[in-house]
Amino acid sequence: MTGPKQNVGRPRDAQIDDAIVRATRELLVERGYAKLTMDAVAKRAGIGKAAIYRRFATRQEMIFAATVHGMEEQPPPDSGTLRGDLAAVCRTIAAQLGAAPPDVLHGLLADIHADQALGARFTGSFIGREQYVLGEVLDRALARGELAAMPDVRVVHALLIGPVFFWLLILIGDREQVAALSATVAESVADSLVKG
Amino acid sequence: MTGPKQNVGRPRDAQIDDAIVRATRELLVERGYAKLTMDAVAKRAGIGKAAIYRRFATRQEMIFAATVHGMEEQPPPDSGTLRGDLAAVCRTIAAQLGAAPPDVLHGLLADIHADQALGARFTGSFIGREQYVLGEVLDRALARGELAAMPDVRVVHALLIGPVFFWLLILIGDREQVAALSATVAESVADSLVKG
DNA sequence: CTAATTACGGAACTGATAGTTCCAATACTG
DNA sequence: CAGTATTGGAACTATCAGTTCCGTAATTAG
Repeated sequence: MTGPKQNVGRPRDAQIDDAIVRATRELLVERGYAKLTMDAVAKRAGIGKAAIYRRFATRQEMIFAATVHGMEEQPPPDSGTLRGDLAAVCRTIAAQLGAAPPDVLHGLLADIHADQALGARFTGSFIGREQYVLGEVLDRALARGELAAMPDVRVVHALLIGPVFFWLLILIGDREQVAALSATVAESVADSLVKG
Repeated sequence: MTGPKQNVGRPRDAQIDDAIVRATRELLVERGYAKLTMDAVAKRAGIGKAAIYRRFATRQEMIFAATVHGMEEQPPPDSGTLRGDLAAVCRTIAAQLGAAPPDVLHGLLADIHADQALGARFTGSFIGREQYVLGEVLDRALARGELAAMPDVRVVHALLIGPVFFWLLILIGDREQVAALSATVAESVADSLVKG
């Protein structure tokens, strides 16, 4: 980020940052990912396009910031069982995923994986955070004696979140059923892990 | 498809159909989904752009045809157990998914879900086929007496394929580990289903 | 054989849109 | 005040999907 010198010149208007994020989110829902144009965001936000490009290098960066930003997932409160903790994590992530229309999620993922650097940032921040949370949950289970050894967190991640992800993004299944699916998955994964 | 009258005029050159598909697949691997241009496909195939648009209405249709086409998945040979059959289905689909670079899969999915009609065709042909195959496998298990009742095929689909999908597309995990993951998932799902 | 019809490569064209550049005005630091 | 970075707005460039037109070639109907 070779930006301008700090503390010199006119400061950026923080309201504009907000307006860009809000306009982007609104238009993503209203028009869909593919039909979101930079001109439309600028117009909706009541600003010039230059103000956007002073903050984000590309359209992809802008959308990334407007959607994935501020997702600081926390480990769930200790439910007393691995199954309960896994279900809580699963529900939280399912709710986040379910909040956006499928076409937005697919568009975002496509843009993220079309760019090496953006992909690395996504993996490091979002995916890494989820795996940290899962690691905490698994540590608790180890401390309780539910587990004999620490499993591969990435595998647990895939087993737990994969089905929900697939349900929401590929099967486009009922959103109401996601809670039930989360419970089913958590039970299945917990059984599988405890068994060995 | 209100095409031209059949049996009149110069027939289409079947070699061109091939050349388009081949050029598209090559360029997807070489340049990635986002950087695939119609001009590049035409040039690589040694044809004019008009010949492409006489066959496909849009870039999305062309890529869809060049990638998803001819995926006539068959039910696996009866392995004697639900677990074995599920593992076979899972391995087959994992191999298909793993054959394309992640950015191509994400780009394709984004385009598919950006268009209502294309999404319906994808669900009907590809997803529907996978669920038909799973239905056969579950029928066998019912006939064997492994299962007491027919489960929701869509849920089984999500539980089985979701983790592999997530592993390959989101976690970008090792491709060698996919076989092991398939076995783990199949076992976990089979246990879960047999249990009730 | 002739007429009608469609396909062919190639090139020119249109329209949409990401990203850039310039402007005059404004807000901040020192 | 001098210097710098901001603002909205508008004009601009470059890329690319999709269209149109050309002269030519291949096929069927009569």
